[in-house]
Amino acid sequence: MTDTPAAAPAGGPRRGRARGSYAKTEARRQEILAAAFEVFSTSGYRAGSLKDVADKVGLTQAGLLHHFPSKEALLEAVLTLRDEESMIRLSTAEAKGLDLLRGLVELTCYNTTIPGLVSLYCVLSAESTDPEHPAHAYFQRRYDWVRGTIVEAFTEVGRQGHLRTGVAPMAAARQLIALMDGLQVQWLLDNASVDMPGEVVAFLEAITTEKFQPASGPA
Amino acid sequence: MTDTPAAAPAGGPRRGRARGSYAKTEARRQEILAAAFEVFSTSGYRAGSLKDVADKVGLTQAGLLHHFPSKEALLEAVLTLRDEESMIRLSTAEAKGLDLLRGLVELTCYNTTIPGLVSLYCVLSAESTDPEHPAHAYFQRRYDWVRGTIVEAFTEVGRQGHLRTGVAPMAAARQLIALMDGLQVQWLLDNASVDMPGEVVAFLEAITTEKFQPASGPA
DNA sequence: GTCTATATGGCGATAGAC
DNA sequence: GTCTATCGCCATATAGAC
Repeated sequence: MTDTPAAAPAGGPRRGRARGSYAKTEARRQEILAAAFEVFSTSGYRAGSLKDVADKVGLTQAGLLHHFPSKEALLEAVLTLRDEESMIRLSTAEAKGLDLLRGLVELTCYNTTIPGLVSLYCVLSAESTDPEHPAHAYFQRRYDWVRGTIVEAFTEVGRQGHLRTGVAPMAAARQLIALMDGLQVQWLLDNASVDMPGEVVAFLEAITTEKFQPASGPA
Repeated sequence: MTDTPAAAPAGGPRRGRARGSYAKTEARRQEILAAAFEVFSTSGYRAGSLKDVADKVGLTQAGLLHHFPSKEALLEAVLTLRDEESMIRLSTAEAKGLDLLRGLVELTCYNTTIPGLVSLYCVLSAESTDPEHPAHAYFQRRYDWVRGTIVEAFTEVGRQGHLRTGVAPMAAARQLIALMDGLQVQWLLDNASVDMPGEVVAFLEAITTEKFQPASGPA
């Protein structure tokens, strides 16, 4: 880790001596992360193997371990990467209250296009329920953060009088998260027959006094 | 399978020559099923090993395979057994409509006392999302059956005018199942801070006009 | 940076003794 | 009914050549 560049030259070659080897290594890392993501998504962490990942990028298993010191380190890198991407999607948008909830509906729509990512989190979050699992702490932290964010949103919605009477922000947050998680399992088992965004919208409209139809309807 | 008795002499020895070996074998099978249940619960099917199971009952791995021909057969036996037990708990009670929904609240309370079983279904349902998983068809069938049962209940509740306006039985069923599934993950990650029955009750009271407090409140 | 080779160990399953 | 022994395979990780 000591002398690897923090990021690839994303905006284009840095002009001058581009030190091609660095860029190539970083590109390789990205390839590996993408492959690992796919493998962990469909098989989970424990059942997914380094060889599966290596094969996908045309490396041997030993060659792969040159880029990541261990399987566990690879998992951590995958989780960190997807987290950064999703934080950019959701939280950096600085959405609050109703806007954040609408953002969640959009996120659900988006999830519909990436079964791999949905699968990754379904399988890993269930697997990591075991305190011995390498991602256990990660998921505890993640759920805390997500719940906190959504509790804030519901609290704000309540302050503006858009929450139906008797609905507690904390309970609403837990239920919304559970609903989204649970829908994913049903959806992964049978994509065609489950309208995830539709169900989330229905739930939100049941506990608030607002409308949540996504911009482009289910047409 | 050809000459194994269908069931153990549950009510007591059958009087006369009890053919002790049969009873002993059947008892062994039950022990094995209980152990397999524990192992699959915490590690999932793919990561849980026959040796783990064998160790728990003081057998070698080979000895275990005398009772079940393969790992897959063992999984199937575990699932079938738990299914029979849960059908007895829920459906044999002939509950309909509101009673069935109240039964689900009770079931959630009960689940709170058996993290092992909850873990089994969380991990396996996520794992089995992969079409190649040996339990894939099982879970598709299971969700179909559960959903059908709950849709019926909500339909009946609607007929009696206890469903809030705008709530569709099908959507309500999907959401309720998703909620229950999703809550389990949060609960398994941090038992203490999640009141599963409370959240289920809150949801049911949000979409119906009935009260659902379980008999013995959360006092 | 990637390879081959290897160490080390777990897996599910089978054969056959007792 | 349970064991030991073994097969064949796959796993993660390391050593060292190129």
